[in-house]
Amino acid sequence: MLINLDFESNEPIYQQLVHQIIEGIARKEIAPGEGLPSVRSLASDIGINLHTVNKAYQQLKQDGFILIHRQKGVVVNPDGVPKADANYKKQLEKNLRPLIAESICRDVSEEEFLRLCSTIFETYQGGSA
Amino acid sequence: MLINLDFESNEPIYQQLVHQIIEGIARKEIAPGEGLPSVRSLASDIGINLHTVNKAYQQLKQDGFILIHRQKGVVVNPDGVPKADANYKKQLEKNLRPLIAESICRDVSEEEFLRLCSTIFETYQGGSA
Amino acid sequence: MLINLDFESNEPIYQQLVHQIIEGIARKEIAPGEGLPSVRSLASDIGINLHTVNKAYQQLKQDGFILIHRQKGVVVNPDGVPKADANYKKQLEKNLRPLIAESICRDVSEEEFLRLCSTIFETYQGGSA
Amino acid sequence: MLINLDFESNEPIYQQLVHQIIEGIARKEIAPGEGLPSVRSLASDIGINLHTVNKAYQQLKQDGFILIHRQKGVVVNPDGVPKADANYKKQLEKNLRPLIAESICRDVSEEEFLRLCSTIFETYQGGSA
DNA sequence: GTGGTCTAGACCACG
DNA sequence: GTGGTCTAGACCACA
Repeated sequence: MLINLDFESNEPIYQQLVHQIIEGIARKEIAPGEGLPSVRSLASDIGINLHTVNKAYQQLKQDGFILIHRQKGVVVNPDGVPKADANYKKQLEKNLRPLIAESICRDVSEEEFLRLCSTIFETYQGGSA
Repeated sequence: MLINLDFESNEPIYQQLVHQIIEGIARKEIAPGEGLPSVRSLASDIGINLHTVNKAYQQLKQDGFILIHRQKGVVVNPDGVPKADANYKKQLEKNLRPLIAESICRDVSEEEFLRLCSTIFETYQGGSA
Repeated sequence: MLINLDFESNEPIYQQLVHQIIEGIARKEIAPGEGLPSVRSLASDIGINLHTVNKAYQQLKQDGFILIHRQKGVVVNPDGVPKADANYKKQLEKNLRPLIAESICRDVSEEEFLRLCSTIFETYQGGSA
Repeated sequence: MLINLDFESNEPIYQQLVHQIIEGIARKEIAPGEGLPSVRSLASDIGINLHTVNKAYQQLKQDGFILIHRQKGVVVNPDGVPKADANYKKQLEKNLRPLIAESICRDVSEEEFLRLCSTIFETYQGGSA
């Protein structure tokens, strides 16, 4: 799995890492139960600080995406990721809302917006087909 | 128009302000050409520093949402906001992608996701109907 | 002579006025000795504040472009504008320098820059031919 | 690279800073990809507030002159500055026009004006020759 | 009264 | 250590 970081982005590196790993899971490039590189090796592979990788892993663990075993190392949660709960959906709406508001102001139609979402969905589901 | 800030959020206050004003424009609560409160009055209304309001206004100006008119003060761009260009859509996709990836991991179906988007769209377009 | 102000510009209105009048003189639309509208009438014509017009006139007087007679009103300096002195040229260079520096950074060649200047010169000298 | 500010000038300090840095880039004293001092160190070197430096940096970033790299700090845009587009040229003409108009009024000939521009150009291109 | 600029000092997230 | 954010208070130019 390829990690692609933008060091000039406003998005913190550890956040980009989190997103990239989640995308890898969504794209089924990394299956539940499968192992991830150790903090140390991943950090040196990408050329970033240990702390940064660690922070990403901690957040992924926090959100139930991965488990961190002292011995087995880092693995994708074999039970799968916790399903979306009300809380998650509330958060999702909160994130979506400003994107949609600005899109409306910029004359992006609802159809076009939904079409864009579908296109992105395909990017991931194509991998599972 | 009501401004509702969350001082506990990680999202910077000025960003929240930007979003809220954009939402106000999307909801057509503030019409093009209409005036916005002065930096000082808005700041004291919300109970934040005028520099924070100013930063929000500067960003909105930068993005073409508002103009700073020497006589009328701060006004919503009467020509409307610049339409979505390729750049904006690229940015939009970049913002949408991690939300969709995580939703997939959490077993949110595409239909459900699109339905949520539609619901949010209605929040705004209901105002114009 | 037409005055064309941009109320959304960063350039103060009185400065814009000063520039427009100087351009009028350069374009020979207003000849030396000729009269300019009174502060009051110009202000109401353009729809701006008296003080603003006054400030512009004061600066033009200061720079030797116009004379303000108590009775004859405002007239373009019949002796012509003071020639460029060393001081003016120093100032001119100081204003030109950042424009040229940025142009170089943006890959505007010297020829292109000079050509642009010539084109602008023609705008004025065409009027005298 | 030397920074030379005039605290008596009407030109805001942060603007002067922006210009000086652009001149430094034009003079090739700072090469693309090369680092600039941190906000704090530059501020204390010059003896101004760090916010003032920051404002200058933000504007340079906005205009594509510099990047804020999460690891390398502030660097001159390695891809070079965006070329002059129609918009920039329009702006340039708008800035040049009043300078030329006043020069005409003050009897500066076109040749002399162009010669001055050339002289300034040499100031920068001499560095690359 | 407005926005624009500058200063000063503080806290935080990031790497 | 960095930049990002927020506050507070000041002065000035503009209209």
